Amino acid sequence: MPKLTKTRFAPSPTGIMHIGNLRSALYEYLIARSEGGKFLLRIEDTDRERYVEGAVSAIYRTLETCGLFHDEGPDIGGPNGPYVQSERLRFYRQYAEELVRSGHAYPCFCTVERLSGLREGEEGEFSGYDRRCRGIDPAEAARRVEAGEPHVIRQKMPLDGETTFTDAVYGTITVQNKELEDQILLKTDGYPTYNFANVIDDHLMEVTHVVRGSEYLSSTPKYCILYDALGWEKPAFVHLPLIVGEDGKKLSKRHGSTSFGDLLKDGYLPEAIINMIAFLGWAPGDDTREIFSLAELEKIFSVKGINKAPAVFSYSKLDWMNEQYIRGLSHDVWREMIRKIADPLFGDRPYEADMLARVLQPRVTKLGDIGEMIRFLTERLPYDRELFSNKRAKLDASLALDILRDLQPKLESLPDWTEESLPALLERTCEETGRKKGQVMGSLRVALAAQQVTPGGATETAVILGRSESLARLEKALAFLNG
RNA sequence: GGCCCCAUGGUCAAGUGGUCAAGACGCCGCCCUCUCAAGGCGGAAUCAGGAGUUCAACUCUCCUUGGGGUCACCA
Repeated sequence: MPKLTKTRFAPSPTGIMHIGNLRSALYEYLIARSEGGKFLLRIEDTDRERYVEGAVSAIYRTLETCGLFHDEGPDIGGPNGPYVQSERLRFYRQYAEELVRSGHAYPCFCTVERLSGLREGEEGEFSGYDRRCRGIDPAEAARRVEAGEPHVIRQKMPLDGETTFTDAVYGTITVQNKELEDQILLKTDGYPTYNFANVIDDHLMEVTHVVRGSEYLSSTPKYCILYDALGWEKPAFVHLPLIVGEDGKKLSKRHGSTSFGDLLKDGYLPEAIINMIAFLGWAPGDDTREIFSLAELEKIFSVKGINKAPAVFSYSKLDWMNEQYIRGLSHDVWREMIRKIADPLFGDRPYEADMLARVLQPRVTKLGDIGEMIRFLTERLPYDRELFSNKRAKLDASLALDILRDLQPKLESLPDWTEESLPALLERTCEETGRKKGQVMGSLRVALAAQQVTPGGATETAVILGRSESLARLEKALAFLNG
């Protein structure tokens, strides 16, 4: 009777969603889905000082954009709510009191001033709280608490022995109990610390797999002791390798440029971002493919494929992934994306969106690049004689002038301006004049674009611009070359 | 610094005692080609070092080195 797998994403609303957060959410989601289990969302808002307005809605928005739908959460409810920690204070207080009663925790009356002094005093040697209040007689402590003296509740760690737990990724880990600090469970303001709220909620919400970044690996023994003190069964621990930046340092909110929102703004598709981070620290093993939809990942994901070493986030790989997704878009969807970006740039001037989309699809890396890529279409750039020279085609400005002079009347009298008629005319011209395609097509392309490198060729450019703008540009090019 | 974790090309990685050590990104070259892409083909590039164990180590053990994480009334 294996228990139904249940994972949770438990972000704190203290800032933007960065890649590390999203990766945790993704793996938590995938572990649940791959085992037919549940995925829940819990908001950990126990830090009232770092709370950021709007952070919660950003969390919802991000999960939805990525398709990581949860089965339980503050917005949709569930059997083990509430799903916001600030609404669960009574639970934390209840269990904290129980722990004090059973001798696994104690009130501490030390001031923050004393604690910071403690930290400065014993450099390196003794780390953490010196356990001064641990020795206070319980009855005496209870009296002081009763009298309203400010205090926190601390966990009473075993002074000797060792604690061992098994992580699904990192294996068996053992630490000496004397290394463990008497950590704070309940703060002076009555709010729990993450360390405490997590254990309580994961148990109460029946979370079976605690999935989180490996930065929590070293505090996991403390949680284990807490589970034991409460007499609760421990969940499976799945610690994820960190995602680090090019500098090898943990990717954090401070890195700034690595938030999900920023990547979207740059023009990366959510699907590509998801695919990318799925492969940071995980690989399918038996499949060399790397492009997987979320639905496919749900089927093949396995904790067995999770690596231990930190993974460097590579933008060039993300670029490639994004290109793959863009190329895989249906023409209609892609054309509408292009429209949204190009319409405002072209303004009143007409353009052939269909052709523009076709030309751009194999060339765009990220949506944010498009504006610059099509600037030569949305505005007329100045000419330069050098633009017309091409060594390979044996083309130079004066030859281009001859070619364009010959082409102008032919183009003007072309009955229709299409992707069939234009190349037909140009090829005919090549045959008649004995000139190479590179010379004829190249000349026209540069005349229309006023730019040496363009996405698409002469006919594509002409079609996108339309007859009137194309002929106007040709006129300008001739005037320039003549002058 | 104490404690914990990690270590295959520049990056992501497959591998689990016997392989010519997959694949992908990036890079280089060739083909295609009106430019640039896309596409096709090919190439360079990796088991951090040292001791063991073994007939045999990328695979197991230990040490060294390197990297990371953590030591808050933050999560």
